[in-house]
Amino acid sequence: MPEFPEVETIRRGLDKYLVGHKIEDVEVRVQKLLQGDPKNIIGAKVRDIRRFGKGLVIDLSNGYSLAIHIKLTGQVIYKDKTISKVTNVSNARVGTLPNKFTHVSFTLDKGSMLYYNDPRRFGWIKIVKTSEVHDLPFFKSLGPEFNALKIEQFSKIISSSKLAIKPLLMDQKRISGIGNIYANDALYDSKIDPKRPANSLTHIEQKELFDSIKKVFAAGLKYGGSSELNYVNALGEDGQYQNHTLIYGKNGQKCKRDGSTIQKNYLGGRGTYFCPACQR
DNA sequence: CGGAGTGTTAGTCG
DNA sequence: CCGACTAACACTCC
Repeated sequence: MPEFPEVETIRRGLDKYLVGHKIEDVEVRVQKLLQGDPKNIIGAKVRDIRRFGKGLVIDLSNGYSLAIHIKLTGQVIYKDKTISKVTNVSNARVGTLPNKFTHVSFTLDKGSMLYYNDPRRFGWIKIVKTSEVHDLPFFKSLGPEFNALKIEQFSKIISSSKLAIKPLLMDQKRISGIGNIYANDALYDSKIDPKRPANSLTHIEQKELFDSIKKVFAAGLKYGGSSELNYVNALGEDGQYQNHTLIYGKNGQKCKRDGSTIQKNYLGGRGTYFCPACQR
């Protein structure tokens, strides 16, 4: 859910609907989810929406920004009374707005609202000066964006660690944007065993994996992200990638390539799906 | 009904 | 510094 395709889908939605709005009021129901002084954003206009790895940054007109991480179950939802499909939202992942998981509400101009929902309350919103966003620990330690990497750089990162390839791909300090769903699917697509030491991959395998990540990211974007759990886009709508995964969640089903039974185990504490026959 | 499991990151410990 | 483990929290699934 909240990996590159999901967060980028939210970013695009906010870019389309939220930019230009003025923040008139902020209501904080769960204090720990919003750090910083809300007074610093009242009256400011939304200027730009940026994404770094799985992090979102809403830049305002007054030199402040909202840095957001939705972790596993956060939702950032824009509601506009002129967009009927949002006001009539019957999506089970959202329900009515605000709801019992709405922990921060932003009142915007023109009758619009922005809601931050988060059942597990793992996410955060930080109000900081735009110039200090990259001093925040999360952004400061973030590795290069996968989409910005050239194959040479990707190869160098892969070959410089003996960590298993799957947890390495998911390490945001080395490469940002890849999470569990797309790591599982990309490794399946490139026929690589998730527990292989990263530095054991051949140049050909590195290139295949590189292309596979691009491929599953593109599919994730095409389907508007994966709504396996709580993820919805900036209008509160489901994504569909969960119905198009290559191997994620297919424990016990047959591998489409060779008919073997897909297995699941745990690697680095994370659910890992693989075909024991064709992933080597 | 109880326990295990859930897509992420941060903090601790060795 | 690196890697392994677990807590943060609330819900769903078996």
